[in-house]
Amino acid sequence: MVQLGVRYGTGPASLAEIAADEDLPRAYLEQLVMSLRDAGLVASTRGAHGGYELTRQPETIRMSEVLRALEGPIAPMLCATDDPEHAVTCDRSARCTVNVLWVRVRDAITGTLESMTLADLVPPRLVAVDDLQGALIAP
Amino acid sequence: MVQLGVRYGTGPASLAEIAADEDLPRAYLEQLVMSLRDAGLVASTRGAHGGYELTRQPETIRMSEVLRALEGPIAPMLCATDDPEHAVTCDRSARCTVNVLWVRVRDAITGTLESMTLADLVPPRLVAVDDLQGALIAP
DNA sequence: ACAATCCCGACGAAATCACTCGGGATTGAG
DNA sequence: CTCAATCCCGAGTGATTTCGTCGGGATTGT
Repeated sequence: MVQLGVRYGTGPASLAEIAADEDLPRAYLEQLVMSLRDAGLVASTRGAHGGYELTRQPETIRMSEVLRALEGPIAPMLCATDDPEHAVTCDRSARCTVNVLWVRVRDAITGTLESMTLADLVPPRLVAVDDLQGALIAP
Repeated sequence: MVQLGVRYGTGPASLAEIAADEDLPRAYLEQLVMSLRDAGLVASTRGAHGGYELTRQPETIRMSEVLRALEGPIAPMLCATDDPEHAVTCDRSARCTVNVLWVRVRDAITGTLESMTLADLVPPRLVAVDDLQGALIAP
């Protein structure tokens, strides 16, 4: 979630906050964030005043990881999946010449997903503020 | 459909033949091929001995055209569609920074789809035979 | 005339998506 | 210690899409 990127470094953010900001139902976010946690992208702290945090800097989190965590292996068609585990040899595979097309499409998708990080999606405002603070405090 | 590419130049192919070759229900193919016809990619001849033919050489038919005909505008998410007609300004668009990601993904997809033609998907066997015949007959 | 073929609209089953519900487990604050 | 805030988690729902069926009509070569 982009919101977590925005909030990176400000301590755990509760689902209630995020739900308010994103205007999404809290219960739904729970499911999404659980996948992200299972994938090791976010960490949770329980109890009052708890919430979720990124486990790494936004710049190091590829969007491919996020998408894989949220939607499973990247595959435009199930006969052209990312993940050898879930490879499905479609019954027509022998004659099916279309597969190469899907594989190329998939590679194009994963390529651009790999080339973007969470940081690319957080609105630059807050980052600029961070920089400013650094500039003001340091000297 | 790739089968039509394979059969290009051999006169109209009936749905019954294609259905047999592809092992797909004929009634279903009807729907698909109707979209292709509406898009001008195939032409039909009715009556006994009729069927469908490509309207152009396989080499000149981009897979992007085929996919658009079959599945509508290319869009990984509806807020990042190909076709300005069906553009949907999602209600969160103001704050939604994710859109650029989808646009890039979409461009990657259309790019590879644009770069492949039907000819790239027809198995080379028959083409090779054609070449062979040409080579044998000519001298 | 008749059989092969396309034309076409309506229907249906299954999967997926976006989301809800309800109740537990953990933990900081008072 | 108690309590409220918070995460944890499985089960359920409604809309939409996808893949496919059905039935009957319109054309046309033989």
